[in-house]
Amino acid sequence: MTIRLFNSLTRSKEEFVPREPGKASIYACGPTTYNYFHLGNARMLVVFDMVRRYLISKGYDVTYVQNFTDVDDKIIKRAAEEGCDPFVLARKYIDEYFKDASALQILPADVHPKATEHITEMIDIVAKLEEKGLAYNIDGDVYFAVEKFPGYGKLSGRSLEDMQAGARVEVDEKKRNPMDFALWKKAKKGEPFWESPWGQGRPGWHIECSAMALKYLGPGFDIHGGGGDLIFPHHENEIAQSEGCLDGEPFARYWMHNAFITINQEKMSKSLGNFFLVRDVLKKFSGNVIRFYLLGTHYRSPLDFDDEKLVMASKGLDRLKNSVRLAQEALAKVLPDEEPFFEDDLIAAARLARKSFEEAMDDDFNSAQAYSALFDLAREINTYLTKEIKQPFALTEACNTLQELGQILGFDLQAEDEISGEEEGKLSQVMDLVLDIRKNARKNKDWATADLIRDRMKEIGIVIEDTPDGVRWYLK
RNA sequence: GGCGGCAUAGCCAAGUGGUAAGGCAGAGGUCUGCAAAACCUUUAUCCCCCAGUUCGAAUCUGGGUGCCGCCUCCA
Repeated sequence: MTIRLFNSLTRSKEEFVPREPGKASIYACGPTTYNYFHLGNARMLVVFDMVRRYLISKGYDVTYVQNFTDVDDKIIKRAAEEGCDPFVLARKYIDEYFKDASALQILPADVHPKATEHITEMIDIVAKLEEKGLAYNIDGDVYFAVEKFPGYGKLSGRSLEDMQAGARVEVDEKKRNPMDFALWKKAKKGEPFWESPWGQGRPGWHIECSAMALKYLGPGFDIHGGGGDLIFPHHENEIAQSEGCLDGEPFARYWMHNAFITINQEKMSKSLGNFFLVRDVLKKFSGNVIRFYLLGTHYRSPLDFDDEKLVMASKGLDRLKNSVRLAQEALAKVLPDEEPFFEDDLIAAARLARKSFEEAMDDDFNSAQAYSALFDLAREINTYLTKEIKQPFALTEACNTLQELGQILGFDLQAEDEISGEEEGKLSQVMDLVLDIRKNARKNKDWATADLIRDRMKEIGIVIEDTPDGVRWYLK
């Protein structure tokens, strides 16, 4: 089965044919590190992490590159406000990035290049563009001449005339064309700078991605991803710069852009100030839940945010996890059968789930639709568990399939198990005691005590459930 | 002004020509001391409105209405 994905460049779904068979190269525009990342950033990160995981699950040898913009106006400004060194500030938020990313089950990229570590490569590109007449230096500022690049506007679907007609930008008198953009910025007083052929300065924003993508993935790499607001000007400019110095080769083959998260139907953004930091949302909901919420909508559809949506996501995820837990509980009670297994409905259901899941994901990474395969399988497992005859083999197969498919989307469906080792042993002993006391209470029909124990334990995060076969407990 | 997107049940959300996935919530039932979990049944004669194309449209075309995004830093 081949993957079809929506290419922003052609505005249509295309079959994914990688540059090299069996391999996939992805470059994702990561965050500018001047703060903890917010839910909007999280959506982009989770979406491309999901794309990466799915490609890996399909057998591709994936190289995933995600940059950190660690020098730019906002970082400098923020550092000045806090009275610290911009590099120290950027470094701090890069470290913090990995904490939140890990909570959201976002795997580290194969390469996490930083802009400040690729100044030489950027200077090389700017120099080459200048040499080719696509860039010009004015008093230490180097601009890209958009008129000299015929394909300018092909990604965002607009012509230079359109853009100038609607330009709200304050025209920089130095530019030859108002749409020309900075490749290299002359250093201002107190700002960090590097030596260059044009004097002391720092790179423009767009050039870093060109330099790093070309360095680690080379021309014509497979997928370039990012948030939809990067289409213009950032990605448009990346294409211009990169292809401007590439002699006819394409920069990236497929462009993928995720839609935004909105708050009350309005875009969540740093400039509007209506953003939620992942760090804060994690205080109320687990990373797994946030991720489940984020992937519950197709990546190209807008996604509105409020706590209620996370509560819904949390309950849905619980359903999946309950199913895995119940299956494992049942498996623990029966001995593995030594009889040869036979085809039964559950085995068929597991196969069907895998197939439906793959069909959904092959179609432009439709994770929302893939969810239904997960839920369908969970129901099949649960129903199977109510039956008299249970094949351990079938149950194992179905449970493994459910967990495996969940894992492809980055969900850990294994029950929470934060306590380990020695402490777990102690907890078990305490629980044995507590449940023993409760059992006695129930025996004496002392429902008040029995219910009090159950309620209080639930508040602590330990769920107690009575079943016909006895009591069960688990951490939540 | 230019370019683009979206509108599906109480809520969330798939589906892009063949007669409405899935989740949450709700209702009834089974189980239970009660609960929880789970299971079974049930919940959109209809997909913003109006025309049109078609044997057939939520899905295509045209026209409305509403909402949103990009065109400036933003995932």
